[in-house]
Amino acid sequence: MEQRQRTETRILTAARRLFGEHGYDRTTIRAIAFEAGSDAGLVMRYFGSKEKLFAQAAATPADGPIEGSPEQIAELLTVALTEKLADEPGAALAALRAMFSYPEAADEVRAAMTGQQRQIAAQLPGDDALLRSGVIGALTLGLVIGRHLVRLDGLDASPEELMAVAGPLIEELVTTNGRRDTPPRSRRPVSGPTPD
Amino acid sequence: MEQRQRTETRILTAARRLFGEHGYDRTTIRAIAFEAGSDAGLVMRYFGSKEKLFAQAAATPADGPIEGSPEQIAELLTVALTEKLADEPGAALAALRAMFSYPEAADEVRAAMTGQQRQIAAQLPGDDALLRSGVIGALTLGLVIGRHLVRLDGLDASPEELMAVAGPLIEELVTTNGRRDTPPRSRRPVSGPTPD
DNA sequence: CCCCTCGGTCAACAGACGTAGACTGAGGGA
DNA sequence: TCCCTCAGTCTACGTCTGTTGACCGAGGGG
Repeated sequence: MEQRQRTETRILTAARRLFGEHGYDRTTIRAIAFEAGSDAGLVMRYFGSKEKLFAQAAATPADGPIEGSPEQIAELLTVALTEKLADEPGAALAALRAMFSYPEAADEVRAAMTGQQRQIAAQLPGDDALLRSGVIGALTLGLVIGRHLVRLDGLDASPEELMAVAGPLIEELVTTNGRRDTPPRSRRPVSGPTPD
Repeated sequence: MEQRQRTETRILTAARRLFGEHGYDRTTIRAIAFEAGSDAGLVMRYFGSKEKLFAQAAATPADGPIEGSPEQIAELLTVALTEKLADEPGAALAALRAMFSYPEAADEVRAAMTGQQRQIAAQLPGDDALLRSGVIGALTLGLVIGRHLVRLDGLDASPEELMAVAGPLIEELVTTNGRRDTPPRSRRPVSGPTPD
C-alpha cells in the first residue's frame, strides 16, 4: 500500500536532518534508519545506496529564473535570499554542508550556482558583470553558511533585518555601471601597485 | 638530530594539503604518511592522534587586531581580505574545509571569527553594528569559500580585481551610520522604490 | 666488545562502515 | 487450502580506519 511511501518519507526526513547536521561522511545509514524507526537494510532496499539516498534527500528544486531589468533582478535576488535566510532550508542545508566533504554534492551546488550567476551576468551592464555576479554569489553563500552552518555572531537576526543591510549591497552590485569612471567615493582599496 | 623536525615538517605539509583538499574525514593518516614518504605509525608517534595532527596542521596565527577609526578599520579589513584571497591559504583552507564535517574545527573557526567581529562591532557607529559586522564576516566567508573551495564563476579574478568590487561594499558596511537617517550614497541612477 | 637511545618500519587488532542476502509474517486472490 | 507478493528484520561479509606494539639498524658512550 502507501505504507511504503510513508516509510520512505520518514527516511528522507531523517536523512535530511542528519545529513544537514553532521555532513555526508558522518551520517551513517544505520543512524538514518534508527531515527526513522526503521532498518539499514530497508533503506538500502528502497534507495539503492547511500549516494542515491543523499541525492534524493538533498535534491533542491532550484530557484526560478532571475531575469528582467537590473532593478527587477535585484528585487528577485533579494526575495530569493530572504527565503534562503528563513528558517531551516532542509534539503539545501544538507547539500551545502555535504558540499565540502562529498565532491558530487559540491559539483551539483556549484553547477546550480554558476548557472544562475552566468544568467545574471548576461543581463548586467558593465564588462566586469561576471565578477560582480560572482560577488553576489559569494555574499549569498556567506550569508546562508554564516547563518545556518557557522552561526556567526550578528547573523541571527530576522531575515528582514539582515536584508535591510544586505539588500543595498546587492542593489549596488547589480546597478553599478561596470567601469569605474565615476568611482563611488571609494577611498582607494589599499595600495595600488598595478597588479598587471 | 633535527632529522625528526624535518620529518615532522614534511608530515605537516602533507597534512595541510590533504586536509585542505579532501576534508577531515576523507583524509587518512595513511595517505598523509604516504605523501610525506613516511609511515602511519610514525605519524601517530609524533603527533599522538589524528585530532592532534589536525590541530597542529590547521593552526592559523589569526589576524592582528582590527582597530581604529571606521576608515582605518575598512582599510585593515580590506588588506586582510586581500591576503586571504591570495593564493592558497594553506592552514586556513584546511580549517575552513574541515569546519563542515569536524565540529572541533568549526568551533575554533567560529570563535576566531566571532571574536574579531565583536571587536569590530564595538568600534562601529550605529545600533546595528553587530549585524553589519556579521554581514562583513559573511562577505569574507563567502568570498574565501567561493574562491578557494567552491570555485565560483567570476571569483577567479586577481585579488585586486575582486577587492575593487568588494572593497566599496566593506566601506559601506563600515561607514554607514547605523540608522538610515542618511541613506547611503549608493547612487541609484534609477528609481529608488523603498521596498517596504 | 656491549648497551642504550632513537628514527623508522611492519603487522596486527578492534571497531565501524556500506552492502548483500536470507529470513519472517501478514494479506489476499485462486 | 496453497502460494505469491511485499514491508520489514536480522545476520554476516569484506573493507577501511585509527591506533598499538613489537621489531630493526645506525651510532655513540661505557
